[in-house]
Amino acid sequence: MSADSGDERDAAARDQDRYLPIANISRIMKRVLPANAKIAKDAKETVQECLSEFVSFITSEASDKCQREKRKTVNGDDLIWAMTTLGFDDYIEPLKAYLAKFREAEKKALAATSKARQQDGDA
Amino acid sequence: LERFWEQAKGEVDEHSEVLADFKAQALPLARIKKIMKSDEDVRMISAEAPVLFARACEFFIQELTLRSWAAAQEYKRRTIQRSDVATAIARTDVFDFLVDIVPREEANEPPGTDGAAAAAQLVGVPPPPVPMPGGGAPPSAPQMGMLSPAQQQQQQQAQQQQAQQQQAQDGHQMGQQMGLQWPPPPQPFPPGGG
DNA sequence: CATTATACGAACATCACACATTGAT
DNA sequence: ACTCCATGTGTGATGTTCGTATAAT
Repeated sequence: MSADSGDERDAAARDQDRYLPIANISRIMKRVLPANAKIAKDAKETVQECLSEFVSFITSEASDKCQREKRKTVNGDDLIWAMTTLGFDDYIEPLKAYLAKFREAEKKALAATSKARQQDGDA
Repeated sequence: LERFWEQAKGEVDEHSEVLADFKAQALPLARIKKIMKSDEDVRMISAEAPVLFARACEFFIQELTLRSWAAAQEYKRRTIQRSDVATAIARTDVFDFLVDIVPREEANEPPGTDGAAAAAQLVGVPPPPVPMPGGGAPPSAPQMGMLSPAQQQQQQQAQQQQAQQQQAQDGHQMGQQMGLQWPPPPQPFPPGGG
């Protein structure tokens, strides 16, 4: 039917601003592949585009939840809830642990800087 | 005064390193935030959201990559093509939201061959609907009904084992599961932390 | 055709400040 | 429901990192 099959993806390559760096994505991909595996450029770009769609997909669902609950800030729990709702149950467990650890580390870091400031003023 | 800073830094340093590992080999948080803000309804985003998303994106990439790799191997290719990603998306129901980006027609899957179904089962995917309208075989789709499921499984398992060994060598993050099933990394947090 | 190595420039992370948001009262 | 305080987030400027473009393998 048409001879323009394959040119449509160039449109995607225009706004690289809406995508995550393809070098990082390629690195993450290779991390789970055997050393002798190769990845075509088309495949990388496809994953790149899918990834942005994934982020938007989850974010939209999380945002809806926030609107229902009259909150204006999308937080990590909203994202986890959205991912559960949309079927990414397998991600949830590690992400919960990751989030918990992050909050803990941030709290400690904040407390540490607070102490440092106290000492700074004290000295 | 600087002594205090150095001492304080001793404490802070640990946490700083831990926090630094968050973004160490991760995706840029600023751009994740941008993409999130592309939704007009999203006004405020907590700082933890992009951090969490960065991790989730890694999982997503890894799952999509492994499933694509499985698809590529069915054709005895060592290079993942776009069609392989399309195939992985078509076979995985949680990726249905991607059909707008990668239409099912781009997936290369010979109808009438249960090799794909076998591979899907091996991957641990429940029987995907895969309506597969009369898409027709893509140009780069060679004859591939000749492989018995057993052979495919053997090859895939061999590759998986290699992959596992690679993982074990390359990094100590996740070399145990990674069978191609989708066990998210047991590593709940940055290495060295804890 | 994909990977690797290299240089440059854009983009990322960080900080400070003002004030909106959150949750308890 | 309303207010109040503390926490946390958006914005803009700045230094530094690191991803992109290019050529060679």
